[in-house]
Amino acid sequence: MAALKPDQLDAVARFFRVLAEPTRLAILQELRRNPRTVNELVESLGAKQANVSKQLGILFDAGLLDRKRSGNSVVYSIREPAIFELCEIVCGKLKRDAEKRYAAFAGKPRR
Amino acid sequence: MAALKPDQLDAVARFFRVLAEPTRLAILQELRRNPRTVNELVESLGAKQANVSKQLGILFDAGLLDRKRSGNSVVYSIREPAIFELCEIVCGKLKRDAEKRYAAFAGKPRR
DNA sequence: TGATTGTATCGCTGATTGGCAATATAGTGA
DNA sequence: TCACTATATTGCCAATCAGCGATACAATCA
Repeated sequence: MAALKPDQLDAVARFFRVLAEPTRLAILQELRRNPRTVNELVESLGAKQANVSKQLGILFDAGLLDRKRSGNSVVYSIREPAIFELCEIVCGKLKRDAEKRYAAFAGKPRR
Repeated sequence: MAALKPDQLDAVARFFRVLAEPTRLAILQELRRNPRTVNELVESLGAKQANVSKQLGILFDAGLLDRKRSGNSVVYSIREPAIFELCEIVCGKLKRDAEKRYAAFAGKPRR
């Protein structure tokens, strides 16, 4: 891949920042199972409505979610399933690191 | 993939945050081409030494870089090439989004 | 030893932002 | 119209953090 210019690096960084927040990741994870209304997310996450709404807005603005009104409610759903590839890669790395630390500490029970 | 628990979401978010910074991305991009000393990075990035050193520390602590002394200098190199997969995925999405916005604005020259 | 170069750390500041309570807006039904 | 529910927005506070100058630490050489 060609070298990214400063503006592009900014855009990539801004995108990663969207994913750099536990509440937003929890929302994505929940929506991965099923589309949800704001209230359903508020309940299942145990977070405040204002905050869930704010974080949903950030995820939506980043182009990660779809949104549609359903009567009185608003239903959010995943627009970009590719983001979960990102999470898989990161989880894989974190897991490997954890195993490595454990092996070094406990004397390599190794896998 | 199984649902991640709050602690795991925290860890993933913390990892993404490391990538959510243009200077750090620039460093990774530079190191992808070749291992570099701190001073070489300072020159090629046009950033202050203190800041480059700080950001290198953050990348190193995240397990993304290797570090070795070479005489008076310290040479950093990529430890986890997998991170570039992440960047590719993000770049791909940003590019698609940009194309979509352009098509909608200019009347679908399409692709 | 002291001088020089390369790197890391410290203290600070300004900017960003997650979370909150309060309030505004939107849709539904009476 | 009014009451009710669902969602979004606003103003605020505390925490985080990139970037900076100054300085400490480390390695080399004279």
